[in-house]
Amino acid sequence: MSLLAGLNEEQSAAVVHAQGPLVVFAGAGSGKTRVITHRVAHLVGERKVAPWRILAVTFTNKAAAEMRERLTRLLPSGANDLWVGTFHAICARLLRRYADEVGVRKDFVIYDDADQRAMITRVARDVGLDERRFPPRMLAGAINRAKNDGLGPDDLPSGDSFEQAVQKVFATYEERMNVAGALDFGDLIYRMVRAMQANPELKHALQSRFEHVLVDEYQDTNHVQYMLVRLLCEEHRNLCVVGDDDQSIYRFRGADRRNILDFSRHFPDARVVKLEQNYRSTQRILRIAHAVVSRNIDREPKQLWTQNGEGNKVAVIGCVDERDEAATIVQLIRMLLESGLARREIALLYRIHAQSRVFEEALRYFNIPYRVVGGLRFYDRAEVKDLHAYLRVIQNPRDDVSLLRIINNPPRGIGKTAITRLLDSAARGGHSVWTALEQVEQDPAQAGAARSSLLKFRELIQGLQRLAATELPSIVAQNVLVETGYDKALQTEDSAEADARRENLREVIGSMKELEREATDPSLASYLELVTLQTDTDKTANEDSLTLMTVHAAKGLEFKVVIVAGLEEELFPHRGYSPEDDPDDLEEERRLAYVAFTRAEHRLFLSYAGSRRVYGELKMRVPSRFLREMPPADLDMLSSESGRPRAPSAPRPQSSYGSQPSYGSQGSYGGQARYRSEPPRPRSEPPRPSRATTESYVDRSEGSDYGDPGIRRGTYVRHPKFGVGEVHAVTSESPPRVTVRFPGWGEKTLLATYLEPA
DNA sequence: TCCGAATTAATTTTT
DNA sequence: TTAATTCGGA
Repeated sequence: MSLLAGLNEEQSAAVVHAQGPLVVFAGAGSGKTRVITHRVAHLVGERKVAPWRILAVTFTNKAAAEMRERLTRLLPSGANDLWVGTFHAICARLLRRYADEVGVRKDFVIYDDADQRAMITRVARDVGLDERRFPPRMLAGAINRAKNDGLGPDDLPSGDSFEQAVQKVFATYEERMNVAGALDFGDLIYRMVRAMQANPELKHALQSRFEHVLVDEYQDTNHVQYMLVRLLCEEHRNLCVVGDDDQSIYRFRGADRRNILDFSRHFPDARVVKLEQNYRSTQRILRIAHAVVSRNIDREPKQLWTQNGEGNKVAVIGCVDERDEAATIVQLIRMLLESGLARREIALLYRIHAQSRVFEEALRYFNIPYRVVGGLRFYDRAEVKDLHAYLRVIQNPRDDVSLLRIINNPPRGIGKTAITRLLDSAARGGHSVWTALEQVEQDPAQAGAARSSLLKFRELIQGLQRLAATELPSIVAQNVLVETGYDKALQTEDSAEADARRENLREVIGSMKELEREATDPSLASYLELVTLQTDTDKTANEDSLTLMTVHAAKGLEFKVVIVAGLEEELFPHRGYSPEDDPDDLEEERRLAYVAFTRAEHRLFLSYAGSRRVYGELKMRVPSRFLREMPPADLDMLSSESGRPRAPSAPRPQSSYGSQPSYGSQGSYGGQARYRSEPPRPRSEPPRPSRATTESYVDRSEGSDYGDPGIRRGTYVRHPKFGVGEVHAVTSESPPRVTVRFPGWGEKTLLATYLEPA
C-alpha cells in the first residue's frame, strides 16, 4: 500500500475508487497530479488492469510527458503500454489506426491554426466573399466553434448573411481539406466522434478496449471532447475526471465548465471527491484568491484550506505608469534575488503578452536573465514553417496550403499569374494544386517561362520525394535547404536576421537528428505529426532565469514568489474591444485572477499603474476591482518611489531604473517589507461598489503625502477635444468615468479612456 | 517581380 | 505603439 503513503483521506479515496464514474474537484495546489498518477499506478499494480486498457488524457504534451515519467517510476513494469496523451495526440493515433473505418487517409497531415487560416482565406475568396465583411479569422472562429460543439456544416443555422457565409465556407473548406488530405486540430476529435457514432463496430472496438478512462483538467474540455469521453467509457463506465471549475480559463476556445459542474448529472452514479487541502500557498494568498473567485455565482462551492502559515501580507504596489511599474518591479526582483532567492523561483505574470515589453527592457538593463514563455513560438517562425512546408509537401504533395507556401519561396519565377492559373485549374478539376501541377503540360493557359518554372519545381519536389523514400528526415531536410536554394537565398541576403534564420534551421535539423536517435519510428510522417501537435519544446525549463508569462501560461505551475502586474480595470479584468459587460467574461477573468494568485507559494506582489500606453495612446487607469474585493487586512497598500506627487509639468526622468527603491526586504524575501504603507481602507461592500467605496479607493484623502497614480479629484487631464481640465469627481469605475471641468467648455462627464494625464 | 509606403488592426491560445 | 498585411509604383 505504499502507493497511498503520504496521501490524505480524500486523495486516497480517489486513488482506490474501484468502479464507476468519479469526479475529483481538485483545488489549486491540492496534489491533483499525484492523485491521477497514483490512481493509474493503483489500477495497474493492485487491480491488475492491463496497461494498454487504460487511457489517460491530458491537455498538454508536457503534462502527458510528466505523467508518463512519474508512472515509469511508480510502476515496475514501466508506462510504455499505457495510453497517455493529449486529446489531439490520442485521436491522431486512433485516426491513423482506424483510417479506413473513419474515412480519412492514413497519411493525413495536420493543419495548425495558421494553415487552417490560410485555407479558409483561400476558400472564402473562391466562394466570392467580401473579406472585409467576413474576415477569415471570424469564419475560422465560427468553424472551430462548430467543431468544438460537435457540429458540421449541415448542423449550423443559416439565418443571417454571416451564418450563410459560414455555412458556405465551412462546406467548401471541408471538401478542400479532404482533397488536401489534411485535418485541422478540431477535426482530430470531431472526426473520431463522428466515426464512432456512425460505425457501431468501431465504437464497440474502442469501448471494449478502454477499461479505464482518466481525464485531467476536465474543466477545460469542450463539448466534442465530452462526447468522445462519453463514447469511450460507455461500456465499462470507469471514467475518472479531475479538474477545478475555478481554474477554467479557456472558455474562449470552447471549454465548457458545465462538463465538470454537471458531471454528477451526466453520470448520476458518480462518486464526488473534493480535494480542498492546499499544500502550496500561505493562508493569506489563499484568502485573497478565494475572495476574488468566490464572487462568481456559477461555481461549485468549495474553499481551499492549508496547514501552511499565515504568511506575509500581499503587497499591492501603485505605480505611475507602465514604465514606472516595470522599474519598480525590477527593483523588487533585484532585492528578492539579493536576499537569496533564485531567479527560477520568481515569476512575473501579466494578463496579455503586450505587457512584457517594458519588463523585458528593464530586465535587460539590469542584466537579469529571464525567459518569456509563449508569445512567438519556435515552430511558428517563418523559416521553420517553410522547411516544414517543404517536408509536408514531400510527404503529401496534395497539401495545398504547404505547397502554396513554398511554390515560389525562394523566388523561382512562379509569379502570381502562374499561381492563379494553377489554382483555377485545380478548382476546375476539383483536385489538389499538385494534381494541377502534374497536368500542367495539358494546360494551354500555362505558357513559356511560367510553364518551365512550374515543371522545374515539380521535378525538384519529385526528386526530394525519391530521396525521402530511403533517407532519414534530417537528411531530407538538409537536402531541401540546399536543393531548393533556400539556404543560398538566406546566405545571399547576408543580414543578421538571415543568419539567425539559418541558425534556427540548423537547430531544427539538430532536433530532428535527436528525435531520430530516440524514436521507434523515425519517419517523416511521425516527425511532422510531432511538431504540429507538440508546440512547445520547453527546453529552457532547467536554466536559472526569471519567468515572464501570461497568466494562462502559468496554469499548473508554482513559484516561491509571484508578481502579477497590471491589476487595472480593462486590463485585468480584461475588456478588449467588446463594448458591453458580459458577466460570463468577468467570471472568467476572476478565475484567471484566481489561477494567477494561487501560483504563489510564499509571497505575492500585485501592481497597477495610474496611466498606461495602450496602442500608443496614454490612457488613465483605474485599479482593478479585484483589489477592492480582497480583505484589506491581508493587503499592504504601497506606492512606487516615483509614485510621489510631482509637479504637473515636471519632466519625466529619462530612466527611473537608477533610483533607489523606497522599499525592501530585510535579510530574506520572507521578511516584512519596508514599504510605505497606507492607512487601511474601510472594508468595501462588494459586489456592488458604491460611489463611496470608489472614492475611498481611488480618490484618496487630499493632501496625502502619497501620490496616487490613479484618477482622483484634482488630477489634471488632457482631452483631445476639450484640452486640459481638472477632474472633479470619479463617477464610476467600470467603465471608468469621470467628471472633468474644462475651462471654456464647462463640466463634462466622460470615459477616462479618452483622457491622458496633463 | 519586388520593394517600400500605406493601411489596418490590436486578448487570453494547453492542441 | 507595433506588427502584419496589403497595395501601388518602378
